[in-house]
Amino acid sequence: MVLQRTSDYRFSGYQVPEVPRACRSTRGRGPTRKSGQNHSFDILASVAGKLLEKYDNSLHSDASIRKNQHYTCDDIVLMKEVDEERLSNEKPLEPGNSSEETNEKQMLTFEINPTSKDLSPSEIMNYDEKLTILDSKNCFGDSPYFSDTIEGKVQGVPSSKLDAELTETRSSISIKDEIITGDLMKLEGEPSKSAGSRNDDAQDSFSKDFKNHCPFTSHITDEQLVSRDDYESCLGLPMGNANRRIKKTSETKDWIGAPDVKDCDYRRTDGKVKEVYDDDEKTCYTQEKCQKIYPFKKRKFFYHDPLPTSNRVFNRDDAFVSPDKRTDGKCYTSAIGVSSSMAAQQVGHNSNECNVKLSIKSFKVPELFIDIPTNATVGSLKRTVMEAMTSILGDGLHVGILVQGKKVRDDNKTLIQTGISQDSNRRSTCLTSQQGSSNVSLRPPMKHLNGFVENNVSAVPTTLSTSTSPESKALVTVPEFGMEALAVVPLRRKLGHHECVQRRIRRPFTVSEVEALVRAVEKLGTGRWRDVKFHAFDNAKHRTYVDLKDKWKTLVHTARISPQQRRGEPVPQELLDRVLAAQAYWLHRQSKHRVD
DNA sequence: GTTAGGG
DNA sequence: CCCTAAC
Repeated sequence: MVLQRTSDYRFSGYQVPEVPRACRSTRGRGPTRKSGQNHSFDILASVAGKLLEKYDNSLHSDASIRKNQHYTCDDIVLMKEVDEERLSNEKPLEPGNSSEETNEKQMLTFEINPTSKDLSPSEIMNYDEKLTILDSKNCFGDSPYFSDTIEGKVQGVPSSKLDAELTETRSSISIKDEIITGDLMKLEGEPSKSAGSRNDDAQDSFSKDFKNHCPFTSHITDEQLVSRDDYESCLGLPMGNANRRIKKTSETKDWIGAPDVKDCDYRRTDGKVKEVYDDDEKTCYTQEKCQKIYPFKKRKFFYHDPLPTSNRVFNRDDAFVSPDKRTDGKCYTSAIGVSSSMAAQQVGHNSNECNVKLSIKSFKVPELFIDIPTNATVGSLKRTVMEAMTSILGDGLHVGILVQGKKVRDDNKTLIQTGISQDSNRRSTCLTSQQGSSNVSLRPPMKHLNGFVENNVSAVPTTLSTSTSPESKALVTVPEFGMEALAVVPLRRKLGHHECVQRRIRRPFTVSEVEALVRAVEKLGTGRWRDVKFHAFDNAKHRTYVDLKDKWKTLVHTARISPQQRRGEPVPQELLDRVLAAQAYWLHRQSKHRVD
């Protein structure tokens, strides 16, 4: 069979396999598909084996792991600690920057454990609950420097570098125990909650049918498709039922990064995993996507239409850690001041409202202050915090509120009712009201409103401090936000950066990824990007189905132009031929179905 | 939330 | 990659 690199490939001798209508998508503008459809996992499974090989053979070289600073599920346990010094001094991460470094300290050993046990990610990881403590000495004030707290380091960083600093902001995660045993990923043959539901015998048979009938793909074996020893590619593909034993070889330290734990089903098996601060035995489960942390993704702010309130409240009653619990005795701050220019942006002042000012202090949220009326509800507070955090960390966050260790379950209660903004007569300072509104007296500094912002990595303990102590100068300088109850003002806006949304890092598809994409499209068609995503890139959080669709588009284009016109990493002609074949095939099918 | 398609 | 209309 001669491949024709044209789009009007004729399918003579090409027996079009019948696609069960049940396999058609019901979403979007594409063809419809009944719910409950399942897909096969053969692609995933085959790659999983290779991934295991990869790990077996090269885990002791972490260069690949740090490639593009992309962390996934496995990185949770594979990732090394980043030493504090490097973190503090490191320049803002750039694609590929410092990715080639190897650090002896960061080495983790990795073994295959023949016994299958599950371990929850949150149990493997011990979320670092070291909260940063407001430190008056480091609270901006007139200083042109923002106090930059990263993993226990207080670094003076020129405010002009704020943007860059954002990219360094991390939540911290620690692995406490020496040995963690359990499944890293659970996959093949066992439909996961996200992808597994799409498994479908009919689709499988169709897939085989397609392979059998498609002259361009029938000779392609799974092995070939996964033969690339490319970590990036592997990231996107679930692994088999490998059970591994991870042993940290270095002393437990905090490390930062953005491990991706979604879909990793871990269970505690031996009780060896302990909380870093061991404040309680409760676990905060995680979800969502690693890229929420890195590459740092900033989203637009939503000044209306708040995100749905999460009903989840995480059971961590002792999130706040006083300064003396810090291992080095230093004080830290992560509450970031608001420049005076910010005041100019404040609008709409309602003298009838008492506001309580909140800032997140457990980790650096440089441009975030929250101003919310005391008669606002807990739910609105959660939404506000979540929106704010979402704008910085990306979505997938969840916010819970604790007041003095007690969970606030009723989202309908007001802040006053929950005690968040009471104690007006303590030594608190009147922070608000520069325009004569009722001075809001807030609680003493140590009476914190603790909250959590959960992302995929960990339930990052977040202290929403209503502190009005002298240390909280930064807060004091925050003018009233007026009646925009849910106003969250990003500092960046006031710094003249009108571009609040940072473009994602460009991550060219590797050949391996292209292979996986081609294979998935051959199997599923060109109008089912969500399914393609689930099948071939389920764990590649940085590849959305839109990305895959776009990549397919460019692949088709690339295949149609002359090799001389092509740029970037060359895609094997064989793959491009398959692209054209599959594209033509599926277009042909679609048009045929339209006629039918 | 997905898909399709322009930018 | 981004954006967004259309679904």
